[in-house]
Amino acid sequence: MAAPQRFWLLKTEPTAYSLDDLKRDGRTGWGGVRNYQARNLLRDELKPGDGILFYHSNAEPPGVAGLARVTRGGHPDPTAWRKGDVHFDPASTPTRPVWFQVEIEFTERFPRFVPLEEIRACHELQDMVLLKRSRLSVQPLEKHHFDRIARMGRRTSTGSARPAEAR
DNA sequence: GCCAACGTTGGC
DNA sequence: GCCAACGTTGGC
Repeated sequence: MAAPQRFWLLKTEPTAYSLDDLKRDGRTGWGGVRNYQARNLLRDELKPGDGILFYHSNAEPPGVAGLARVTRGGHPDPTAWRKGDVHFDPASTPTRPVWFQVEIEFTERFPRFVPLEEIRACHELQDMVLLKRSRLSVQPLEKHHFDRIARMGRRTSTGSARPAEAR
């Protein structure tokens, strides 16, 4: 597969759906997002091959558990028209969908979970959306954010132990 | 179209 | 469980 073109952070509560669940499933539809800004990103911006930081929110501790990638771009979120589903929204229909999802697949589980605290402490990562508008559940990332956190998760560098002048 | 009230997110 | 941040709703 071609190298990822763009990079995203997707948030999930691991009690609802964790990276281990994605590893087990292989692929999943990333649906149930009910925020317009996040919806617009899912619908218009995420493309097959894009890289994903898989973030566990409301977890102890919160942080990035590993990587995934987009396998299918924006398409209607079927959970919106499933009656009884917690994400059911009568305003969305198959002919006029309101909510969108993408399909993602498991890439890797970091040997070392990267806690939010460590991201906060890293000078290179201060401009991440995560640290500025933390509530958005689909966030754009710079490539250097993605690469940096992947390195942290793979232990080749801890960030905080690296001399500041080396940056 | 303003903005107060309200609901949700999510770190702590 | 608390509560700050912030997105959404709805009266005007």
